Amino acid sequence: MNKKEKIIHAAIEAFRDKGIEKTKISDIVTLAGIAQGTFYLYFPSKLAVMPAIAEVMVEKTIAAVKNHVQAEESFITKLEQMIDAIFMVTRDYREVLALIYAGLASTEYIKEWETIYEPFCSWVSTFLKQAKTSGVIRDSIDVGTAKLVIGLIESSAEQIYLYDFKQEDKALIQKAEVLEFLKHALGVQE
Amino acid sequence: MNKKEKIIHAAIEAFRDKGIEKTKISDIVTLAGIAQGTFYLYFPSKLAVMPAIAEVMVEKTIAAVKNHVQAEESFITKLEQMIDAIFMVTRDYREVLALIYAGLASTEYIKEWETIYEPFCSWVSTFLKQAKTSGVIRDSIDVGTAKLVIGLIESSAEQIYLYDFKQEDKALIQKAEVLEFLKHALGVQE
Amino acid sequence: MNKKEKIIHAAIEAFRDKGIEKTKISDIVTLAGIAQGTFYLYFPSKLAVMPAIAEVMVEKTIAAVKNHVQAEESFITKLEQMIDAIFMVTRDYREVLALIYAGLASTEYIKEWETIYEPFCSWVSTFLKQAKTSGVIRDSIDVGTAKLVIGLIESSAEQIYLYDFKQEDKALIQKAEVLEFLKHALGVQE
Amino acid sequence: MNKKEKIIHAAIEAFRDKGIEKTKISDIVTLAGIAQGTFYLYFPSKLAVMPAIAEVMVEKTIAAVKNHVQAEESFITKLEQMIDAIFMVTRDYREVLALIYAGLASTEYIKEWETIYEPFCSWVSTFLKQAKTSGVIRDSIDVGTAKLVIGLIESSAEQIYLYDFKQEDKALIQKAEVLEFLKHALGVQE
DNA sequence: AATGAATGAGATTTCATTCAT
DNA sequence: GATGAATGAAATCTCATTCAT
Repeated sequence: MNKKEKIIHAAIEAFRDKGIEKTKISDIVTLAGIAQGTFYLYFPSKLAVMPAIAEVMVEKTIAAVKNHVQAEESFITKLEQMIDAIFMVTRDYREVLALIYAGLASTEYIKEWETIYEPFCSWVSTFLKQAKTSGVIRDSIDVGTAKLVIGLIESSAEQIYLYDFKQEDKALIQKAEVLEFLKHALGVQE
Repeated sequence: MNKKEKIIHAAIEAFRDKGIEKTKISDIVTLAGIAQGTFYLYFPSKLAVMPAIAEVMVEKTIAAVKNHVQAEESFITKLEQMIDAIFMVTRDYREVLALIYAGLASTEYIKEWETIYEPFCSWVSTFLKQAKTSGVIRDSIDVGTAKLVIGLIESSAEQIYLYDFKQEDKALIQKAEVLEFLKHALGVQE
Repeated sequence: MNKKEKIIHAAIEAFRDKGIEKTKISDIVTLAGIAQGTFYLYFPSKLAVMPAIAEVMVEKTIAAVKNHVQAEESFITKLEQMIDAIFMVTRDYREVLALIYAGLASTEYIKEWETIYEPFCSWVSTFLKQAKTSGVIRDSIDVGTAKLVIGLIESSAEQIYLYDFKQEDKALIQKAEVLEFLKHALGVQE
Repeated sequence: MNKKEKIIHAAIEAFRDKGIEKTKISDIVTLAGIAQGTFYLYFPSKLAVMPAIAEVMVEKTIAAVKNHVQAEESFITKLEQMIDAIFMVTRDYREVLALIYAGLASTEYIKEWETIYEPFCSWVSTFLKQAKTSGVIRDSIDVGTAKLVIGLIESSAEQIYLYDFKQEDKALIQKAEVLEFLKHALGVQE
């Protein structure tokens, strides 16, 4: 792993542990096992690492979803698996996700967000399109729906895990609700 | 306006302008027109202002929704009006909303969030319950659905306004999509 | 003495001791007996103290000259006394003078220099004008001559003291030469 | 041009642009088009380049003077030509000249200055000696006078160009004054 | 001889917090 | 209660210097 990647991963770890505010550059470089000055060869400031972190997080999300969703299953099962995957990532990286969100929002890096998120939207979009073609979901589904579905699942996961990530019982109920909600929203034919 | 309120509103303005991270106590007191030391008579730290800000924002949201949603209209129209109201608040305070989210997330104040948000969830919950009673929406709707609806609308609004708050044309399309999505999700009988 | 003056005098002392390059803000604040942060309440950087130092140095020069030149003496003696005074200040503050010169030259503060130096030029100008009126020096002397005289004396003093400030014997010769040179240049009638 | 010369010229350029204080080794090597480490093969530090720069500047001055002063002209014309030449060099390199002065002054390299400057003093000295022999200037002129003449002309040129190097009109007046001043100082017989 | 990424000591700078007024 | 100059601990950031290639 090169130094830049080391910094990004160390920053993720540090931010998860103590939050952006309390993370010092020195925490990051210590975790990365590099010298203080080396940080500045790759990033001009702590916040400048954010877009790179966001990218990694989206990659993690896509990987989790791809990993969980099994091609041979029914649409409804795959939907459930996707929900599971997103809840899992949200649980494991809730601080980082919240921080990316605010970290990007408060900087000039925000424009990069759409680009970074695109691969995930694209994947979900294709997933829905296939279901539409198969007649499993309503025909009026269109491109923008993918983003709504992602937003819905992520925000519901955040509602659970933001408060206390030990609430797996509540998570189960919430996941069931989201699934039910989505079934209707997408007009799933069982 | 008393000094405490001045501080809260100055903090909102400062956080909107430069983000939590870059806002100094001195920025807040300058905007509030009070002395540096006076801040500490009301709040122990910068982040301690967050719950108060959150409260103000939830109040603003409830006010906007109540103001837009007209009792005499059909459910579908009222849903549309609610979407409009939430999009409007998100557009006007997108940074603050993101910051509350992350600002609370990164502190011990997070537990207060559920309490603060409760009045809004409650309002939407009642709104849905009435529709359910009237048979306008599907019967399987339950308490948790209110939060999903709120999360869906807010996240879709953020998707638009986080990037560029001038995109009113895109916002129109997104609002229509959310409405359509919700119609199905809630099983609206027209 | 207020804090700003303390900083200026501490900076002069520090610059004399170790030169600009090697003087740290911490050296200045230690000498001034104030806190590190207090420095920044008065000056944005080390170099920003320069114009204030220059002002003090010009004041010192004027004071030295006024102090040495005795009204009742002949013009030639007064000229000699002025040369003595300038040589003395140059000897005692050679590093500071050199540093002001370069310090101002390398910054945006240079425009202030003419203003700062004005009082001294003015004094010498009056001194020469009186001599001209009394017919002690040639009639073709004009306003600009004052600056030439100052430049001549200062540069000759610097030639001596810049190299090694222990060379008082060489200084004596140099002073005699300057006086002789000036006698002719000004067309002194003895 | 070999690497050492590249460094010297790059240093001159960098010092002119940003002053000694703010010039980093990295600025110099970038301008010189060489690697960071290469610098240290030729000079142990930033200030160690100073004597070499001084040498180059004195060479430039001598070259300018020799180039301008025409052997066949009268002494007074040659004096005028010398003033012109020195003003020109001062105008073009005012920052560097100031910096050499302070740069050398603040280091152990100062002792080299007299050696470096010697060729120029020597030239002016010879120039005056010839005039003395020809009886064009007063007989009491001696060796030290050369330095006074140089100092006078240089300081008067700096007075003009240090403030604003566009003031060619003021420079004309100043040059005329210096010439007049020197005529008397040297006791020129026309 | 030449390179330039990496270093880390040490500088600058910040800013939450205090406290005498 | 209100003030704001002063503080100084603790952060950020710089950059001369090294050294493996």
